[in-house]
Amino acid sequence: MDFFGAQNNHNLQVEPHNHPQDQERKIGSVTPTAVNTGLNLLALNSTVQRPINDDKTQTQLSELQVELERLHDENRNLRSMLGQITRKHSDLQGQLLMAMQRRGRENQREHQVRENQREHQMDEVNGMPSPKFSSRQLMDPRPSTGLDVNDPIDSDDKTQEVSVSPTNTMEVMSKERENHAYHIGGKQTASEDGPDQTSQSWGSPKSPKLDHVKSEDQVPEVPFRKARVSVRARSEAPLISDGCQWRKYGQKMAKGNPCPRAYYRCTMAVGCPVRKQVQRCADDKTILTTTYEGNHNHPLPPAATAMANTTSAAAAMLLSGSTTSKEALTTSSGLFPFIPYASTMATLSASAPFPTITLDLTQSPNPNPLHFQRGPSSSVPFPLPLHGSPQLIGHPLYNIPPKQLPLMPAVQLGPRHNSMVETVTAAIASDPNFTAALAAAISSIIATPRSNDSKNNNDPSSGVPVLPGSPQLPQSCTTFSTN
DNA sequence: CGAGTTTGACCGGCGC
DNA sequence: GCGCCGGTCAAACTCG
Repeated sequence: MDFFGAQNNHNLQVEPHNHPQDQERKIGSVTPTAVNTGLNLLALNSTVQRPINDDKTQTQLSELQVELERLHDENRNLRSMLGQITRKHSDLQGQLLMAMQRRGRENQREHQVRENQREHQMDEVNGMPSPKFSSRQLMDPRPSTGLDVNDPIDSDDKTQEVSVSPTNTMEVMSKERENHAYHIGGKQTASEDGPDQTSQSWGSPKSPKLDHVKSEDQVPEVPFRKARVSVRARSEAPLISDGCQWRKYGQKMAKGNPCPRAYYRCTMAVGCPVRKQVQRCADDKTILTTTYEGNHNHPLPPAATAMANTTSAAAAMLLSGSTTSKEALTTSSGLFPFIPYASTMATLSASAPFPTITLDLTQSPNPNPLHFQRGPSSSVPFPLPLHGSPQLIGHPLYNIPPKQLPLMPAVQLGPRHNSMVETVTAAIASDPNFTAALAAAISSIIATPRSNDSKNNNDPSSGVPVLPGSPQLPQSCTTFSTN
């Protein structure tokens, strides 16, 4: 904008005819006819003092040359500014393009899935949509309680939020993704309700409100219902500190675990879709597992920002990876040798209904608090690039013993979706935003020991909202275990 | 008295 | 179709 303003000023200096200097400039440097006119005027006024006129002409020429040089300099400056602006514009365009391409891939894949489902339904004798289908359609990324799903403006609001929110790139991406997920709400089978729901919450699938959302937006969905990011850590406290306010809305005894699983929802804002599950490990009750899902639709306190970013980024990466499949996989493989490996043990689990990233903080053989432990089940190590581990840059993961890696992520492969997990892993590994957020989150966790307040885990530092959440992100779930 | 927690009921998905 | 399971709801209860 400033550039154009300057350009306009420039033009005003050159072209206007009112100002005497402008006229002279035009005469001397732009239009020969004008020069003649000037000379004629001088000649008419005094035919005797030609030398003086020559001197004046010389002076004028000198002035014009000076002015011309000045204009050249100005022109250079303006060109320089234009170049900078162009570069910035190109960068932004590139980022936008990448985001759109990613989105397009998601849409493509979702569309394929939907088409397949459609075909499958066509094969079925009864043309009526199954109850599953209906219920799935009802799944709304947004919370079942606060927001009016039927409000057509809602999606627009989200879009606006994406474009307006002055948050970091990751947040923007998250919002875009969430928004995207919201639009792709239409699903046809139970196996596919993922994206829309993921974007917003563990909202009750029962909610009938969501129905027409699907009908309106018949967009293919992502194979994944939800994306979860998990962290395990040792903690005597019932909850970990994540900077958010939570309200317990349920507790259940999970099968295979004597410890009850508690369900919390974020109460920092009405209608915030973020939920979390808290459960102690059956084997080691000192290990607390906290699972987050969804993205906050409200500003977050500093203490909660890292976690929210991690959740959003993880969800985004999971969904992104899930949609890029082979492409991402191969790409990631190629990237592995160049990724700076950080010090975290992350586990991607595909066996669960939802893709889950588990960060195991329960063991830290390495002094580095960011050291994560390898997952319990069969796992394949993958590089998780954390910017905070420069010492590992250039070290192929496979050449470094886990103990020597401050950050040793691993992929826990489930019985199925192996390729998906690999894809997700690749996407995560190659996404600096996620790693940055992850590092920040881990640091945050480590730095903010939590009290045992069972009523809520409000963080003392949670008073100042600083960061808008990413309501648009496809749901993500982060599981935390605190020490 | 309001906010948060507890807890049994309810619902839908899913496997058999 | 049935039962199990995970997740949510909501009335009752607790606490400050």
